[in-house]
Amino acid sequence: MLIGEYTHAIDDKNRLSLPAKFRKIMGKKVYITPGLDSCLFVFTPKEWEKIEEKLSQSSMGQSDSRSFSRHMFAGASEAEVDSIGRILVPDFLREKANLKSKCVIIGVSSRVEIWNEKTWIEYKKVVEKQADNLAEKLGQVGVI
Amino acid sequence: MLIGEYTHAIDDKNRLSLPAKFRKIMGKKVYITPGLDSCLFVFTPKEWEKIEEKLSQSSMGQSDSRSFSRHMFAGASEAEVDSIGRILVPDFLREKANLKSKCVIIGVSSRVEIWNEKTWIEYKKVVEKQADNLAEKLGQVGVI
DNA sequence: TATCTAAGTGGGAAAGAGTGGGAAATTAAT
DNA sequence: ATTAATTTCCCACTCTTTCCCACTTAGATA
Repeated sequence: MLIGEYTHAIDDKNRLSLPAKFRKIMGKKVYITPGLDSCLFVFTPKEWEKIEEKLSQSSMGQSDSRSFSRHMFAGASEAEVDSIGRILVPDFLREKANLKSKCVIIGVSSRVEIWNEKTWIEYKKVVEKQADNLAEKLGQVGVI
Repeated sequence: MLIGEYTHAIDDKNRLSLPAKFRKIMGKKVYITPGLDSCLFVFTPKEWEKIEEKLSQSSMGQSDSRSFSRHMFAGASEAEVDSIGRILVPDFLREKANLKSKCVIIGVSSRVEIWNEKTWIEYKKVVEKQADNLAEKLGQVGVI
C-alpha cells in the first residue's frame, strides 16, 4: 500500500527519483499517465493492464470514446526504473503536469501521483479547508 | 500495445520516421488509411485484416457503412518501413491529414495515428477542457 | 562526535535515433 | 536510344537519450 508524501527534484534530463519507500512495490517498470487536477498517475504494469483492457473495449466508432482513448493511450508512457530508482518523465507529460524543478510524489493506495510542488500545496490548502464539509458528505453516504 | 506521443518531421520526400518505440510492434509493412478527426491511421497487416473483416461484415444496405468502407478502403495505402524506420506517406494522404513539416505520431492501443501538429494540439486542448467528463470516464475504467 | 551507509542529485561519455542529402536505379518522355 | 525526372537506397551528420560514475546530503551507528 502506497502512502506518504515526498519532495524530489526533476532534473533537466527529465529524471525523477521514486521515493525509496515506493520502489519495492513499483518494481522495475511503471506506466505514467495523465491524471486529474493536472497531476500524473504512475501505475505498476499490473494496474495499467487492467486499465488498458477496459479502454480497448470501447469502440472506435464513437467520437467521445475515441477522444478518451487518445487521451489515455497517447498520454501514457512506459518507463523503466533505472538502477538507482529514477524514472524518465517524457516532455509532453512533464508539461501536462507543469513540472518545474520541485515535484511532490505521493502514494495513493495502489497508485503514485506526481505533482508540481506549488500546485500540490495549493490543492492541499483547499482540500484541508473543505475537510469538514467533505467528511459531512461522506458521512451522509455512509463512507465513514 | 502502442502508447505515447512523438513529434517528428515529414520531409519533402514524404518520409516520416516511426518512433523507435513503435518499430518492433509495427514490423516491416504497414497500412495507412485516412482516419477519423482528420488524422491518419496506421495499422499492422494483422490489425488491418481485422478492420477489413469487420467492415466487410457490416451490412451493405446501410449507406453510412458503405461510405465509411469507401473512406477506409479507397484511401488505404500499403507502405514498407525502410531500413531506418521510416514510412512513405503518399501525397493524397498527406494532404488529407494536412501534414506540414511537423507531425505528431501517437500510439492508440492497436493503431498508430499521424496528426498535423497544430491540429493535434487543438484537439488535445478541447478534450482536456472537459475535465469532469474525464473524471467520470476514469471512474468507469476503474482508475479512481 | 566521527564514521558509515543509504538516498538523492548531477554530469560526462557512449550509444542510438532522427534528419537530410546525394548517388544509383527505375520509370517516363522525347 | 538518349535524356530527363522521379523514386529508392545508402551514407553521414547532429542531436538526443541512455548508461555509468561521482559527489552531496541526511540519517544511523558506534
